[in-house]
Parts: sequence; C-alpha cells; structure tokens
Amino acid sequence: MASEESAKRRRAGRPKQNVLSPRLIHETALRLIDRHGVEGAGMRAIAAELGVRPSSLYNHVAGQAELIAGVRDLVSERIPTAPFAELPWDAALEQWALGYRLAFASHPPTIALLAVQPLDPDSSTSFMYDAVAAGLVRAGWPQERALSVIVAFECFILGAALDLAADPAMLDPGRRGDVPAFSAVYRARSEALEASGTSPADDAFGIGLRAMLAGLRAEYAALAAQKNDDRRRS
Amino acid sequence: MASEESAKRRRAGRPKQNVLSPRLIHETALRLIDRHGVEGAGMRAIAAELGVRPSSLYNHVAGQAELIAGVRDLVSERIPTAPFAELPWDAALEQWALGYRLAFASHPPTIALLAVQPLDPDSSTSFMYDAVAAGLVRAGWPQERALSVIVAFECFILGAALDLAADPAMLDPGRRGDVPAFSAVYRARSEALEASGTSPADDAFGIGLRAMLAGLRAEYAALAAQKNDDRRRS
DNA sequence: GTGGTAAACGAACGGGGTTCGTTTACCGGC
DNA sequence: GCCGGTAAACGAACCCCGTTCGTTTACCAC
Repeated sequence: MASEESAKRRRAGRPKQNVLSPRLIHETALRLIDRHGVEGAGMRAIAAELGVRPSSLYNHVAGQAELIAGVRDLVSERIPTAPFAELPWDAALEQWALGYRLAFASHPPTIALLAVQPLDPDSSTSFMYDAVAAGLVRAGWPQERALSVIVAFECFILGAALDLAADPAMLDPGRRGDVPAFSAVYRARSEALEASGTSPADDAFGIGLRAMLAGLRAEYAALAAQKNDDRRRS
Repeated sequence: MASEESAKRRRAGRPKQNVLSPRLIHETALRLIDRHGVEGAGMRAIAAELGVRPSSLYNHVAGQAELIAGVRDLVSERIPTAPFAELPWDAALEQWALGYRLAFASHPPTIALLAVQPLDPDSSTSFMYDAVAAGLVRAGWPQERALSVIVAFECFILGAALDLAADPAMLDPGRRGDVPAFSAVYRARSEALEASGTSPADDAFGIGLRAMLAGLRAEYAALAAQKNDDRRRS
C-alpha cells in the first residue's frame, strides 16, 4: 500500500511508457509562465508539474537556455504572416504588427525572454522574416532597405509588447507636486481613456503604429518618385 | 605580519571610516556590468570588487532588485532633456531619442534590466517625462494625447536599444536555402551597409526614427487643421 | 539470450541571494 | 566622562536554483 497507487511515486528505471518529450516540456513551461510568471517556471517547478524529477528533464532538453528558446518559438509560431500574400504592403505590415503584439500579449512574461535571447537560425522565426521580406520586396521596396524597415518596425512592436507586460501604474506620478506637466498629462490621459474604455498600452500602440505606417508610406512614395525621376531623366 | 598590511583583511566591527555608500555600490555594479556583463555583477562579485563581504552591502541596499533600480537610474540620469526647452517639439523628440539610445548604448547589458523592471516613482526618471511632456504640450499637443505619444515613441527607442544590445549576427540566415527572400534582403543590406560604413542597428534606427517623426508630424498637422476648422465653424 | 541505448530516479555539487548574530566605532545625553 | 543606542563592518550559515553523475530499469536489434 505504500508503493503504488496513492503516492504514485515512480521507482527508478525506465518506465514502460515514456513520460516526457521536448514538446511536452516546452508546453508545460509556457503554461507555468502564464500561471505564475517567469520565476514560477524553473526547472524544479516544471518537473514537479509533470510529476517527474528535475534531472529527468535533461534527457530531453540541454538546459534552461535551450528550454527558453523552445518556449519562445512556441509563442512566435503563432504570429500570422499570411497577410503578406494577399494585402498591400502597408496593410500587411499593420496586420503583422497586430498579430505579433497579440501573440505575446497572451503570455506577457515571455516578452522579456524573447527580447533578450538570440534566436537560433534553424527556428521557425526565420520563415516569418522570409514572408515579410518577400512581401515588401514584391511591393517595390528596394532589397537593401527592406530588412532595416522590418527591424525598425519590429523594434516598435517589441517595445510595445514590453509596455504591455509592464505594470499599468508604472508611470503613475501619484501626488507628488514637483512634476506638474507630467502629472497633468497623466491625469488627462486617464480621464480620456476611462471615457473611451481603451487601455493606456493600446492607445500608445495605436498612435505609434499609425505614425510608423504613415512615415513609411511617405518614405515609400519618395522612393517611388525618385525612381520615376531617374527613369525620366535617362 | 599576518594581520594588517598585505592581506588587508578587515576585522569585524565598524571601521573608523565608512567604506560603502549606496552611490558607490551602484557605480561599482555598473562598472562590473560593463566589464563582465550582467552575470558577472552579482552581489558577491560587487562585494569582492569593493573588498567587502556580501552581507555588508545590505547595510546600504535593500536587495538586488533595488540595486538594479539604482543602476538603471544611474544610466537614465544621463539622458539629456534640455532640447525641449529650446527646440521645436519634433526636433526635440529627435534629440531625445538619440540621447536616450546613446545612454544605453554605452552600457548594453543594462538595457534588458531597464526594459523589464518597473521604475519607482520617486526616481529621477519622472523628471525626464516631465520635461518631455511640458515640451509637447507647449508646442500644442493636446493634454490627453501627449503621454501616449511619449510612450509610443519610447517603445520604439527601447526596442531599438534592445536591438543594439543583441548579437549583430542574430538574424543571419547563413547558407540555408529555404528562406530565399530573407537571405536576399540580408545579403543586400550587408553589402549596402558595408559600402556606407554604418551598422545594421544604426540603419534601422535611422529609418524608424524618420518614419516615426514624419508620422507624428502628419498627426500634429491634422490635429491643428481640425482645431482651426472647429474655430471657424463656431 | 545478450549487449547497447535510452529514460527515469536519487543524491549530490557549486553558486547564487539573503539573513542573522557578533564585533566594533561613532554620537548624543545624563 | 561614562553609557546606551545606532550603524557598519564581518562571518557563518540558510535556502533555492540549475546542473551533473551514477544507478536502475525497459526496450530493441543482433
């Protein structure tokens, strides 16, 4: 009675049916991150959630760094890139930004992980870049410009995702009187947003996204005009 | 000969002259971060650098979280906000972005720290926001819009700073053939940048900054036109 | 069968941040 | 001029973490 059914402690030795797999470990890690934050998703916690000893994880995952990379891929796989096949470049870029941000908005604590760690080249993230790059070039963006446009755009999205994960009251100046202009705009924003029902992060993201797209459209138009000019001149 | 001059081991008890101070600890931490990265700047390493036992640090700093916040303040204090007093809003924003990014570019590993941790409201960072907010409102931006413009702009800057800290080869598709469009734009950018001598991160930052400013100018103009319209109508 | 591979356990290791008690110096008041 | 409280250093622990290593057991191929 002390060995089998209630405590379900597994004895040493390979089990008849495999208990773990890389995929299962990654998904469990993501679930724990969502539930308890990053610090609640250590090796020991993941093992406990799976009813397993920590050392067993190392039969399927090289270490924590690789595990985090796996979780990141799990999240970024859900960023849709389909828009680039059917929409004009600017509308596609907009949809991409929305999907990108949404994917990480569902798992706020992972954003800091993605932002810092480098992505391994074999991961599926490269396919995302491929789809975006193809869309931009097909629309007429110069080859040597396309990647920097993508990176610049991604900078904004990533920053917005971080902002999304931050504490909403992070900026609150409170009752201090030594920053009057800051306090005034903070209060004005709070009231305006409460009336319209949108969150601070969404509002800033919307403004930035519109600005970025408008600016890129202007640059695109200028490039097209210059190209026309060159052709006429020759 | 075993007690005083060579090993310079300090005996227990309060020393005649204080050895530590919060400021000194923060500066040492920043120096170690610059020299050895984040993982080389733990409590024990900071103590060793100061010739002190780890526990002594806790007489001046509550814990690692507070220490990190202090380091972040140390860096962000160096972001100049003077431009807002003398330049038009858009030129000031541009200068702010350049200074902001430069401040963290000097200490790449700190970027990830700033991005994630919330800032305590009493810190000097609030003064930065105050200066920026005052500049925007004075230029005519509506009170309830100003903060979201600032946050959106900061999202981009922060993302760009993270990009700056990332491995330059992070995106390199290498020789794989399954992402042709991505490989093509990567190669095209490499060649173009090598010719002009600018770094990938700088290029993307420049493009994004121009786009963001152009977009905000357009929004500003639209708001001004609408305001004029309202006035004429009434 | 028999040996090799692989997946689980279990016990340790090393290194982090942190706490607590002790020792010593300064400082303010009787 | 002593005397007690506060504060700053030490030193030894504590707990938690990621990780490694040896052992045990199951499967599989020859």
